[in-house]
Amino acid sequence: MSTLSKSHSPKQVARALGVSESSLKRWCDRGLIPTIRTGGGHRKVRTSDVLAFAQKKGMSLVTPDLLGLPSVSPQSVISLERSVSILASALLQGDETVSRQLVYNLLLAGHPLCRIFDDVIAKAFHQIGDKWACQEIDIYQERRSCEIMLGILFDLRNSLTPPNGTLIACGGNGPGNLYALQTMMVELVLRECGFSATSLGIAIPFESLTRAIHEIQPTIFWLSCAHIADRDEFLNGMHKLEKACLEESCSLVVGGRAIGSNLRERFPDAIFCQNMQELAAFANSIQRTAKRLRKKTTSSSKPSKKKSSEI
Amino acid sequence: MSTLSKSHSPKQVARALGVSESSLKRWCDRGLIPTIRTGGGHRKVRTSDVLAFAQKKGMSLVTPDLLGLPSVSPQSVISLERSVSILASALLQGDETVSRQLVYNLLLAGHPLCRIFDDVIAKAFHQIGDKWACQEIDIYQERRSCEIMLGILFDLRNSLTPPNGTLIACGGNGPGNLYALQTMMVELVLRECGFSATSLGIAIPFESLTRAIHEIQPTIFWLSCAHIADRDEFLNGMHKLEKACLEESCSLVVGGRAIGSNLRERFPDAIFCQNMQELAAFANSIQRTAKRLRKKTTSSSKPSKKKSSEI
DNA sequence: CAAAAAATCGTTCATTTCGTTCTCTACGTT
DNA sequence: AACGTAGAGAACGAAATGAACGATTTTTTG
Repeated sequence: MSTLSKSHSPKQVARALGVSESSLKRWCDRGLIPTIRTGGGHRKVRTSDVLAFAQKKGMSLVTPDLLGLPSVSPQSVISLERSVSILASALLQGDETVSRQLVYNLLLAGHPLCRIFDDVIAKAFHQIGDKWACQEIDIYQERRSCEIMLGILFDLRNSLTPPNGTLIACGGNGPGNLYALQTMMVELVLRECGFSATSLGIAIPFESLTRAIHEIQPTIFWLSCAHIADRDEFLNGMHKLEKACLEESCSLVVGGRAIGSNLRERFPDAIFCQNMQELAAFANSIQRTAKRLRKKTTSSSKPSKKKSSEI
Repeated sequence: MSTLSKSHSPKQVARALGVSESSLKRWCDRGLIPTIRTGGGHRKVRTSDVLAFAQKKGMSLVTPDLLGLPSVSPQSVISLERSVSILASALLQGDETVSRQLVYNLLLAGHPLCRIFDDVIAKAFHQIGDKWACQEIDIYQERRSCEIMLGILFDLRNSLTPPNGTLIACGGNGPGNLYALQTMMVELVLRECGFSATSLGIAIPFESLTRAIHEIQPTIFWLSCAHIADRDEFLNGMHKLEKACLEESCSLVVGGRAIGSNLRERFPDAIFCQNMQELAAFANSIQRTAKRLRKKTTSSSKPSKKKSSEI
């Protein structure tokens, strides 16, 4: 099964967190950890909720393998800065285990995804890219690093709370952009912000992206651009995207290294993000706006058709 | 109404909810889930009632094969065949849940990975490719399908037994091959066969692949080729790979649609596989050979390093 | 249509979990 | 120092869970 969205008994979770079963049950009952009840009343706790709780409270998972999570060496609480080169070398050596543990440790240490992405993963890949440029490493090492990280990100996606929000987001890489990591990271950040985000993938022509906007009608549409192959094609495509987003009342978010200030001025209706933190900030403000609107509509308009309580 | 009025056996529902059959039957008998009885006393539960129950309890459907998927009988060739178009349409609609559960159901039904890949996933993507060629669907739908399937495959990789074998395999896509699915499927099949398999990724130049062979020194090296952009470059690169593999006593396995019989004749030392089943067969025979040699080394002292002839 | 195979029934049983109660410790207030 | 409160952990009977089993029903097969 998808090991990370599985639910566990209080005993397992308690042992994983290194606390008594009584305490864990109290926390569940007080609403600190979202809890599901079986038909007979037994508690079930999902892995993602345990992770979120541990993250919020600053607790460490003593025995994460009980939850199917990668086991963590206890002394490995490393700062964001020091993690960068460790991650880079682990990736270059093809060490998936160490890489995964490092990322999970950072998550459990309470860092939000956008910080992990900006300050660790992106920087690690910059290091890798630099070494590649200096011919210090081989291309296959760089590719393998992407492959490993992609696996970790897919894993992370499962351990996040599954999207249940009403706000939809989608997006992807434009033509010529082959790095799946970027658009995947955007998806994860938006999911963390409560969006039902779906990455459409890599190397998608602008015409297809435009149609996707019309068909999916998202609240946010993102385009990640690490590299612009054909400048004219890009400008043309961006105009189409901007137009489609306006028609669908959708926010167009553009990010990536390839975006300079001269480009920004040409697209006044687009939101440009230099990193994942900016993206998260924007997404959160959209969420707040939506929340506010929902509150107004529910209070002013007629009460929703509530199901009468049945016995 | 067709899908919602369908009724299911307790076994199906129990798996869908991720609980034991005993518990589910108890809940039915206690009236927590409306239940219909057949003339002989067997329980039948409607999909809508299960969904209502799950929603009330906040449970997520672990296996929503309640959504109109064929029931999983232990051996049913029909299931494999019928799964193809169901999977294809689920992927095109961007329905990750249904796609994932379909694949997992096939796995739970006892089908080996190579059959699932050959007879369902590959065929589904052929259908998608055909529709793309006929302009029936959009490019982003095809890309999104790949993205969804990639997530499922990464998930699958985590739920497989982690590689502990001593035999190492690695490989990837050659230059110009951007579809990550192929090399990922190869990795999974080889892992199922007991190899410590690692995919190096996509679009790797032949020079880098050659160096990877020398540095990693795998027992099996694979190259997947769905498409050959530059024929001369390909022939040249293949010769280098063949040479490197000979030097490292490594088996070179080549697969993909782009390989014709004329190409095969030019590389007598390479193994060509048309599908995952052939790959699995080859990998298993290598495993048997290694096992035999290990036995000999433990009993006698020095066996020949040459491949021993089979039975 | 009848035999064979597969799935389900109802039951039992060992194990786990529930809810409650009790004790103990830490902490702030009077 | 005395007191009350709050949280953590342990203990316990009652209840729920999951797995096993032979008997019966449903489906498949010849």
